Amino acid sequence: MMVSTRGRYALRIMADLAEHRGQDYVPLKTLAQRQEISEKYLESILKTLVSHRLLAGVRGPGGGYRLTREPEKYTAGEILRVAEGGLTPVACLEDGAEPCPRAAICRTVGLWRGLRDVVNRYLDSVTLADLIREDLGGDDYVI
Amino acid sequence: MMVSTRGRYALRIMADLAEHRGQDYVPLKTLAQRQEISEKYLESILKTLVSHRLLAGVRGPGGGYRLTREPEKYTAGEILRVAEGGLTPVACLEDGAEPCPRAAICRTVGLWRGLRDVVNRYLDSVTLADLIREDLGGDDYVI
DNA sequence: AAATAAACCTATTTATTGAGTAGGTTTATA
DNA sequence: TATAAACCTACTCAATAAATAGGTTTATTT
Repeated sequence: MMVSTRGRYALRIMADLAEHRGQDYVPLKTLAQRQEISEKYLESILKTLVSHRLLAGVRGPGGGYRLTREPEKYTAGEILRVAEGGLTPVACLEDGAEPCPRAAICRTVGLWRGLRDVVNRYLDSVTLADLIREDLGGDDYVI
Repeated sequence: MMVSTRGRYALRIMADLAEHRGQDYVPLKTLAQRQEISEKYLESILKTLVSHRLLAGVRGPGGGYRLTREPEKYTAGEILRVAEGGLTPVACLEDGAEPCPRAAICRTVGLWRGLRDVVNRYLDSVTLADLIREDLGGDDYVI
């Protein structure tokens, strides 16, 4: 499995905030309850989202979290890259990775680049607005 | 990161065997040396590939491993699914997964289905023959 | 000013899975 | 009969994911 709870929770929270817009700042407690995620764990995820400016956090009574842009302006790819710390399929493609000694003879690195590109292209084609509209899928998307 | 060493090693071994075809059975020892992988660990991976008939293994002197088909007849997707035990991005899409209680209200499951399909479609579009030809990439595939 | 509600911060623990080892058994060839 | 190989079961170690704990700061309300 390749997407961890950090990424999945982050996406759910962002979608939740997109759905409940207008009610300005939503406190951690409310988000944790609505999404059934432990407050403390969620807190550490939200911290990352705030530090990357995907969310704004405000302290004190009446405070909480809020989107910093319109839902159409976020892509799933951006949110996941922030929450997961990257989306590369293999270590040798992470940026800042020390060059692989087998790079010259490696028959598979091209495949990994292709996979990385396909994944990012797809995830960047879906916005937060699409998610809460929830008409994704096409093809074999049944239910 | 989402592809483990089992998948990566499996793919490298399959590509190795495709490149060294004709010299029929190649022993574990040789493969491990050529690919710089521990014999014991590789053994456990090859066992999986044999049990799924991607490779044929023959014991005794002169034995070893061999492809069971022409390289064009394997896709990277098939090899990775066997080696990794699946390629689904999230647990709730694995087959045999117990139904998620949030499924009805989940805003993200559609995205995961889409991602799963995109990944499998891409990986199934690349054959072992493509890998050893190594003209993958296109786009931003520079070295 | 005091009480309170909230985010923010650092560190630690626990659980899970990935990665790798160890040692023996069976099969086939020379 | 010796040997080269795959096959098999079980175990250990390491890394990372997941979660927890407890405190500090900031802003609002009374």
